[in-house]
Amino acid sequence: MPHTPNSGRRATIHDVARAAGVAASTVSRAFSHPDRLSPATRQHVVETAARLSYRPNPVAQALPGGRTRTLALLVPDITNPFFFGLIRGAERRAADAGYTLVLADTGESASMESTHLDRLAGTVDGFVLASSRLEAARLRVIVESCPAIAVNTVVDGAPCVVIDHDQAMRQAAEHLASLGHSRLAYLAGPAASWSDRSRWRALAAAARRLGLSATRLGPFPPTVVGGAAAADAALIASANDGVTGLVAYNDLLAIGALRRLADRDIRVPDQLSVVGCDDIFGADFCQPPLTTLAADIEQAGRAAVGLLLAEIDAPAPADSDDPPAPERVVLPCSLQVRESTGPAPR
Amino acid sequence: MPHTPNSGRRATIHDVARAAGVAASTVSRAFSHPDRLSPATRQHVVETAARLSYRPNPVAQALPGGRTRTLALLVPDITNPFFFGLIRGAERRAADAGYTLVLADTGESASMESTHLDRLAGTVDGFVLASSRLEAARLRVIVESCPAIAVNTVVDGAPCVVIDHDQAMRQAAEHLASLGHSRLAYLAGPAASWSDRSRWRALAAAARRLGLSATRLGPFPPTVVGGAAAADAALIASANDGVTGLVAYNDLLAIGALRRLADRDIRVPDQLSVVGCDDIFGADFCQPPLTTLAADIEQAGRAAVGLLLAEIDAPAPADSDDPPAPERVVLPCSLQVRESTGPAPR
DNA sequence: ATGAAAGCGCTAACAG
DNA sequence: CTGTTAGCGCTTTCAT
Repeated sequence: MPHTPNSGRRATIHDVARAAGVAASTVSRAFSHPDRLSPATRQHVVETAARLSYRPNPVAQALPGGRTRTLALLVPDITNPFFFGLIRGAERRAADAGYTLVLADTGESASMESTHLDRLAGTVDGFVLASSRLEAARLRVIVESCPAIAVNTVVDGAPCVVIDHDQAMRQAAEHLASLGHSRLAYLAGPAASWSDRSRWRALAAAARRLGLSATRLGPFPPTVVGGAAAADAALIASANDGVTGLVAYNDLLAIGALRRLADRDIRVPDQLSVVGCDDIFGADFCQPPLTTLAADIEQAGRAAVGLLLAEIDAPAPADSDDPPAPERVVLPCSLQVRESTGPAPR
Repeated sequence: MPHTPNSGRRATIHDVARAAGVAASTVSRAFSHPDRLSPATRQHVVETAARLSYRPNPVAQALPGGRTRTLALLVPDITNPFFFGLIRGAERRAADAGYTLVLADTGESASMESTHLDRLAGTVDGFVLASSRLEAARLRVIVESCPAIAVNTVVDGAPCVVIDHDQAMRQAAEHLASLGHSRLAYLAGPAASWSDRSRWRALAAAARRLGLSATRLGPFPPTVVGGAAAADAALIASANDGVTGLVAYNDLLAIGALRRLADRDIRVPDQLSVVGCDDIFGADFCQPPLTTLAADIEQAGRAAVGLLLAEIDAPAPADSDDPPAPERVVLPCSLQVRESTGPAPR
């Protein structure tokens, strides 16, 4: 006994069609192409649908067109407050466009990132890869084979959104230089991270221009506990090489270092100045409040989803005839001065 | 020209079937019911599939069975660090079971929560509703009409996971009483929140048993900025009624209050003691470090998804004949003593 | 402007 | 064991 209506299940397009005395395709059009229907029938269908509280089945809609209206956001560590804003911005932008956002935590590992990519490939229309731990070559392949936008990673020839580390690190270096610091150390984060390489390069360049020395310590896990080891390493560098200014890969590391320094009775900023990166939740109320590099990361999330939607809707660039310059969104980032930096000790 | 193979598109089950010289259903079985196939053909099919790098299309798989293997997690505020652990736990548990997790931010609003619920209803197999802002009646209807598990909200007759506020608040009250505090104030959070009502009720009861007074201030937005107003209200209560001990709805509020009190040169804990709730990121390094009520929220996320999966796989309780006692997971919660509490001023 | 019919890719009886 | 045959709910030509 097929087609038993009203049997508790959700109304389908056929139930509506029967109730309204029209064809299923007409019901379909009433929703997806309202203009191709006479106002009369359209209204009739819509009313009938409402009466049966009909809701199109998204899965069935996705099958013919191959579009699920779902996007995936991959982050290395959901627990890092840095990603909150990113997640929220991406989610909002996606929701505004009628898309659903799937969130995946890759646990700072390239292999877990690959696994998620594979698992979700058939389910989502595109990816936002935040701070990817994938190597550049692999990333390029992915970005070429499916709609994907990288955040905080530059991918040649593909749109992406990045934070302007050069600008930011220059500000940090100038700030420290103006306070009389001449020997800097960078507390490095994950080697696989583009941000880490980019920040270090930018800091080193800025330091050189200002005639400061800069050495690289680490890498350390980009977490609060990683900060303890980083602080100890910094203390050695301070004793041996006269380092007085620290710039950390991120705020988690900086906050962890601050705590370790306090535990070891090192006064910040009197003996050592420290600059963080990201301006995460907590950076303004740790002890002392952290001087850090701040960007509007929520906007990064919005921008990434925006680029992704554009790529999805764009007619795939069949010919290399008209290579539309891949958009690269560069977000400004600036120094937020608080109390973890001060005049260099003499 | 239908069925053109190898034309760039992903291989389908039919491509594999043709290449392997078997029926499509055999290919299907090779993956979903390997035991119903002769080892020989199974291996042959699997190899052919691998050669064509065939991957079953999850959308197509979902259509016949109506199962998408996707779950949704709704939270009032992604930005609240309290939810990090919840999100991560839920995501992990879901991934372990081969499910995908969709995250939605409801912006602390019941209507946005409803909207998301509607939008996702056809797409996911079930919901985890964290700290729902929906009213009890509406929540009950939802929980009855589709697989859904509430976290931090009790729903009569349905499984849910909650934190043991009674135990926690008793510990907080005893701690404060032992330090000589006799007048307490509760800094309330959102009125629509079950947690808020539950925490206040538990605190009031515990205070009564110990012979302390407890008054309720607020409600305040459960955010750091909300904490400023809360602190001011507390100051009035302190001056007028001799309140010396504060218990906040959550750590965000408590941290905000701490900052406001510092700005107004009120010494914590010398003049006022404050207890938070949740033990979020930052509670251990704010100034002074916050005494707070801590639960393993990541486990709450895992438990919620676990219950949800059980409900999804369970044969719907058609008859009320055998009403399986709905499981209620109650997570222990205990006081984490730090430096924001101390002896009552005399 | 509307209806009929052919799938989208996969699963699940039902035969053999 | 394996092939055949229907769909799952919706979209989309192609006719009319």
